Amino acid sequence: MAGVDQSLVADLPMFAGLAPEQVDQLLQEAQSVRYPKGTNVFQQDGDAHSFFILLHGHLRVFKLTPDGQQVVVRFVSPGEVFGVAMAIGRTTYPATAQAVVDSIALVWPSAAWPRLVATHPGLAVNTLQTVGSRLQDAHTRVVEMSTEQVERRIAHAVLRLVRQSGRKVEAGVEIDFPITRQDIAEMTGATMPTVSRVLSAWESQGLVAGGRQRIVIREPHKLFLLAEGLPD
Amino acid sequence: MAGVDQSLVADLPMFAGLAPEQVDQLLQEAQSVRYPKGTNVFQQDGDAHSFFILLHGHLRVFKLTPDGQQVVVRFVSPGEVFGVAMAIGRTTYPATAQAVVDSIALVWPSAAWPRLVATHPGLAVNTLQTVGSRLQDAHTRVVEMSTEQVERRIAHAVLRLVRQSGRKVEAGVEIDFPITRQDIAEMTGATMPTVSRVLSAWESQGLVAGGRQRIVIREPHKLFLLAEGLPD
DNA sequence: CTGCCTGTTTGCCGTGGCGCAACCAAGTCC
DNA sequence: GGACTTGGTTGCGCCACGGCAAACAGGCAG
Repeated sequence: MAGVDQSLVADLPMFAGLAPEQVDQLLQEAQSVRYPKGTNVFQQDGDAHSFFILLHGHLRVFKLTPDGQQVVVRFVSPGEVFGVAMAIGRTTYPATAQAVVDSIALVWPSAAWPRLVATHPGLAVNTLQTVGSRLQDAHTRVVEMSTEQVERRIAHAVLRLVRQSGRKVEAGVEIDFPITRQDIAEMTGATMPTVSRVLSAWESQGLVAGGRQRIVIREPHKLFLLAEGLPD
Repeated sequence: MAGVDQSLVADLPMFAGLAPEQVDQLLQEAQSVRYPKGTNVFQQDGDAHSFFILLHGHLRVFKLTPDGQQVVVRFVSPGEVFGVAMAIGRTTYPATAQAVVDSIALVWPSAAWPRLVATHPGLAVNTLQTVGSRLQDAHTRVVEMSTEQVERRIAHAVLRLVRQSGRKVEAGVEIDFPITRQDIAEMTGATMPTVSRVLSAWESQGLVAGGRQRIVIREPHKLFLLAEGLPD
């Protein structure tokens, strides 16, 4: 509907190898939608009606267990594709995506997916790479949860957040969206009090600086060594 | 090289939606290779020279951590695609695949992948589904490791093995390849002694029956209830 | 300015499951 | 058929974490 500016998205990995006209074609079928902070873009087990590219903001994707516990699957940053349930053969979303700040996304109807990939085979190839790298991440996480204890898991989680959404500030690198200790707990399979204790310990060593829904990493390299289990 | 019989593989999900001639074409580029029990089909961090479809046997895919611990990623059953590192944009294998029994696989050179998907776009779509369902599995595993304690995790792991490779026998369902308690431990993030204790307890309740490298599930439904954390 | 709400800190206690280790059993190799 | 190897069992002590709960602090609304 709305004419979306090519220049915003042409360079995204999703469109790698496609001609500008092809990208235009695809964009013409998309809508740009606003999601205010706190709202859900889609819901676990809900009909997988659409797939998305995040233009602006940040999303928290989580799974809810039968007994009501949440597990954070990942955070979505601008430029990333998400909600590709249909492409991987599902009819419902496997998780919930929630805006942690006001966000904007491009939205395509899932129904269009088969036609789009038929017309632009590169889409399937690019999506395969995306899903593949998420598979890697998930496996990395499984390995970490199997072999590392809490402190190192938390260190790895924080470093991953830095890599993905780190913003340089005077004091170091800051994670550039609001994130709670509870979130970190749900990413690492720890409990909130435990995360709080670990971060407090790091803070007193000058490794990080805290704040309400804020984490600033002052010594990324030291944190890295800690994550790898190396001395000092 | 060797003419592989269509009928063996034509119905695999990997080839869904392809015409028989196309499948023939693909098969002509593949070689059929034997992997004796205990040998590695490919090795973690090794050059991703090939991708595969397992025709016969069973593989154990695992990751090795820097400090030498193994984590089992999955077991491969006949008919499954594996080693698709190249397709997901890697140049090396992220894990090691090892034959747990004498096995046979179809082997394609990775270098052929780009050409094959260009000629048969359905391949990318089908692979996307495969990788997608593995991503789901991995996420399920993360959720389990985050929220469940060992006994339930082991129950889930065993049930997954049953679903994937269960063979009906008089006493119940048997996992139809040799699997050790150590393997189960490496699938669930537990230690071998703990797995042994849990299985012994189940055995004394008549839930399962053991044996060297053997597990027979006598009461799948009761095990399921246990896995879900339901009483009795 | 004053509550209220949400997120954070901290303390204390209980325990699940790990580490270690000794012992045992079933194949298998010569 | 005996020795060796590989996998399984079981006991014991310990400690990292979770559970719970109370107290605390930013930040927003009225």
